[in-house]
Amino acid sequence: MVLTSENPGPRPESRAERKEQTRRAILDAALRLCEGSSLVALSLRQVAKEVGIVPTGFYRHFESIEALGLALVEESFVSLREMLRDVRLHDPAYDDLIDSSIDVLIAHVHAQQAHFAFIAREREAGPPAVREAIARSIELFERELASDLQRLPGTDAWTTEDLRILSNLFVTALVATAVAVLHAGEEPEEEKRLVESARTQLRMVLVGALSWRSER
Amino acid sequence: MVLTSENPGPRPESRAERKEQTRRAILDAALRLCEGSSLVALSLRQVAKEVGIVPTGFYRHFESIEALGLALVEESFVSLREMLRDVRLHDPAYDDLIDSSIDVLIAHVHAQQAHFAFIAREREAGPPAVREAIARSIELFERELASDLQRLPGTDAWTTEDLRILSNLFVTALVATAVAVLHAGEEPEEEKRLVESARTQLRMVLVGALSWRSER
DNA sequence: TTGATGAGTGCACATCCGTACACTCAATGG
DNA sequence: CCATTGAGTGTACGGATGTGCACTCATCAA
Repeated sequence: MVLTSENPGPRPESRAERKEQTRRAILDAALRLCEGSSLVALSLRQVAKEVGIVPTGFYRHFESIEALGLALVEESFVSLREMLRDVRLHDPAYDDLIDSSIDVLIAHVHAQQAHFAFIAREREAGPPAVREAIARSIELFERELASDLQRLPGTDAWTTEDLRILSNLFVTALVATAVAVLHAGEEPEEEKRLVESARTQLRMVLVGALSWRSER
Repeated sequence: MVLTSENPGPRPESRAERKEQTRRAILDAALRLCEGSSLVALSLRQVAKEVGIVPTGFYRHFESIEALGLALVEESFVSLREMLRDVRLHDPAYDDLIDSSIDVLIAHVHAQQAHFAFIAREREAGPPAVREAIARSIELFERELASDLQRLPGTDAWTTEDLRILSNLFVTALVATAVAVLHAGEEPEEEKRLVESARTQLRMVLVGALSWRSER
């Protein structure tokens, strides 16, 4: 069997690929280990042990737990951005906009449990740099949602500030729902109740925003 | 100078009073030390050093950091209950109900910064028992608010469930505002923006809830 | 083929952690 | 007045933590 750069033999991974695998393993291990507590209570040695490398090996990938946290924030918001994209796949003029948005949210919460729980925790409890990164990303997320809302019929005359206020309320309510669904865990009937509640809340907000706005 | 039980002399504190003072010092120290991180990253030794007692002395007052956390939850919600009482001092029929509620909230956030920050952090990041205690207390708080809302004109025909959904949204929005105000710190113009935003949001919700409800 | 690179190792160290145990000695109540 | 109580002390321990340093040896570019 000839070993060339195209056919590297029984160990197909390049050096860089192997490093990337370890990096992934570290990220996954950290996400798993800090469930139920927080990044600030996570030690480098725990992570290393979970991954199966020696403590000092950690430094080949991150310079600190805080830096690891920033990478996890990045990653989490990539998945959130995918969620927004899924929401946009629907025609925004339809009446079921709220229903479909919540469905997409719930699906993503289930698919990305760990990421949602991570940002919900660390936005308040994480290391300062992590908290700031999350705050920045959420603000960005709200701005994106605001520009989506702008395309809804009935919001043409709204100011940018009004749209920000509305999308802030939406995000707040949706985050609260996501967290509640996470806490509900594997209790389908409780989750159903939460989803129904979120539906009602968003409808109230939407109706209120439109009529309140038209009164001015 | 005669020393009697009514006149204990130059050291007026009884044994129990001195113990209570130390207990308070421990609670205050813990609240101060876990600002910017979390209970789960707080060590018994740090607390003891801050208070000025030896580590093992801690056990005379709490059996663990988690037990200390439960006491802090208790304390925090006492101050929240006082806030609700202040809100109720206003005539609920007035149009400025939302304004006055937000004013009361902001005043309490400033007066009880540490308590607000504590529950905002630990409800997601704290030890399991602490998280559960906070969840229970918030639920109770929502129920109280719901029964207050019931006395508002226009909500007579609402079901209990509807009231719970509405008060849940109110609490969610108010907590988000409180947290944002805390993060704004000493920036009056930013805080003013946040308060104005909260006002708008609550009005939208109230208007929406009333009109959405009457449509059914 | 060979020399450089760098992911992961192994050991050492000082520091922090929770907690067990025996103690002191002022306040307390009978 | 005197025996009891209990808040706070002091020492000591085994284990976890972050990190410095010298190392190996597979991979990779030249």
